Amino acid sequence: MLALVDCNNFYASCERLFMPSLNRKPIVVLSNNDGCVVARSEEAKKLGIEMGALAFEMDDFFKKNDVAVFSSNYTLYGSLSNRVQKTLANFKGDIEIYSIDEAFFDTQWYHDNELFNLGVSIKSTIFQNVGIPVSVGIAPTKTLAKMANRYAKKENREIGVYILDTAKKIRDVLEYTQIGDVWGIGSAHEKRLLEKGIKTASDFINLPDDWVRKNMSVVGLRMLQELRGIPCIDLEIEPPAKKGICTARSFGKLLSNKQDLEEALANYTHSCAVKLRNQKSCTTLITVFIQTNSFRKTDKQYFNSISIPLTVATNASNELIKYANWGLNKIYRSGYNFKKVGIMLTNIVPESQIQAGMFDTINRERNNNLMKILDGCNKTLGKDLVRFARLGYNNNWRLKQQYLSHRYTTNINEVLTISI
DNA sequence: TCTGGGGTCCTAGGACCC
DNA sequence: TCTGGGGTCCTAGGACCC
Repeated sequence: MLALVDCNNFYASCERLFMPSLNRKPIVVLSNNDGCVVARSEEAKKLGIEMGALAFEMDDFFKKNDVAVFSSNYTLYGSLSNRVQKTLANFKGDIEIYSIDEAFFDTQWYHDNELFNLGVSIKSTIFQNVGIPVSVGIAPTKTLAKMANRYAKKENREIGVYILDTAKKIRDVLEYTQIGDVWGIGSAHEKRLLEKGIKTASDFINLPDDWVRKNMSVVGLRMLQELRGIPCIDLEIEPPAKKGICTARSFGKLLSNKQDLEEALANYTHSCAVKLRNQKSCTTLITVFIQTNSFRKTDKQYFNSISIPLTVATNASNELIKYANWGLNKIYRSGYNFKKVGIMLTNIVPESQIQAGMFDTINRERNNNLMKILDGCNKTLGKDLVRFARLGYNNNWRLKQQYLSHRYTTNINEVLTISI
């Protein structure tokens, strides 16, 4: 059996943790640039606030209903996510970190009659140690564990643990779950299945295999098997190295000045390079792209991208920034209001397998040592202490984060203060 | 009129996830 | 004024090979 441990309204719960006055109050967390709603507390959901609702349209509603509004604070959420994972890791059994707020857990070390207590214990230990509420779903496959978890959240909230350990319980939950709420069914498949009269997961598992294969590919077929209780998706204990790394952000305001774009791109490139070095990989293909705001119909529109193949794979920030900047200069045009710049690193290879270039003029050993020292300093002395000049200080491209909370757990200047 | 057959590799696009 | 960001997997179709 597999357990899915999922944090309840994770971002909202993180914000609430350091502001207990917000207990039982509606909370929303906004996307980058405070654009739209990406997370809601239960109270906010009850007020009818939709996922993706535009923040500027909701302003009055938020004020009227005393809704606490936050900008996304990924430093805080990432840090609390780590604490949740560490607490879960203290239980005996393999873990797959599935996302910032979810993990699968292999329960093979526990007897069937211990599973309920296990679920309750996971839930209460995480709450005790970290303060984040979670729900636990336990079932024979990942897809069913997802479903069990959802059921625990919706229908069994007080306990927050649900186990699909009998054929009858599985049947009932399959009937309970609308087809669009099945893990792996997105809007496109939902539409097609509804047209065919398939309303619930229970309807779905009775479809013929070849129809599913034909219309939903092997992905659909796997889903079908998983829902029938046959595991097809393995637990991934070691996260595989990423095949592509991308950083792209909309700016806090529109920019037309090339220097601003260059500074933003240098920062995104450096951030990609750090991720690359963390997973001990190098890239051989850089793609840089820029775009205007396509929502502004009155603006002149421009989108362009350029791919730059490298003869020798690298993960050095300074080198990548140089190439990226060259690419940006190729595709930049003056006279446009730019909304976003981004960089993608693909054709990723392990650090240990790079091929030397015959005409390579870069002193790679020296550069690698420089990166090691830079990463080491930034890790021990705080993020971004040692910087490249190119990363700049103009910051015109920075995100709009009007409602940002403190980085309570990672920055000594922002820890919670209590007056007694 | 009629245009082989069987592979591989790459890319773009679509589907999905949180 | 305002519309998120970062990933994965699969398939079809074109290019290219002998």
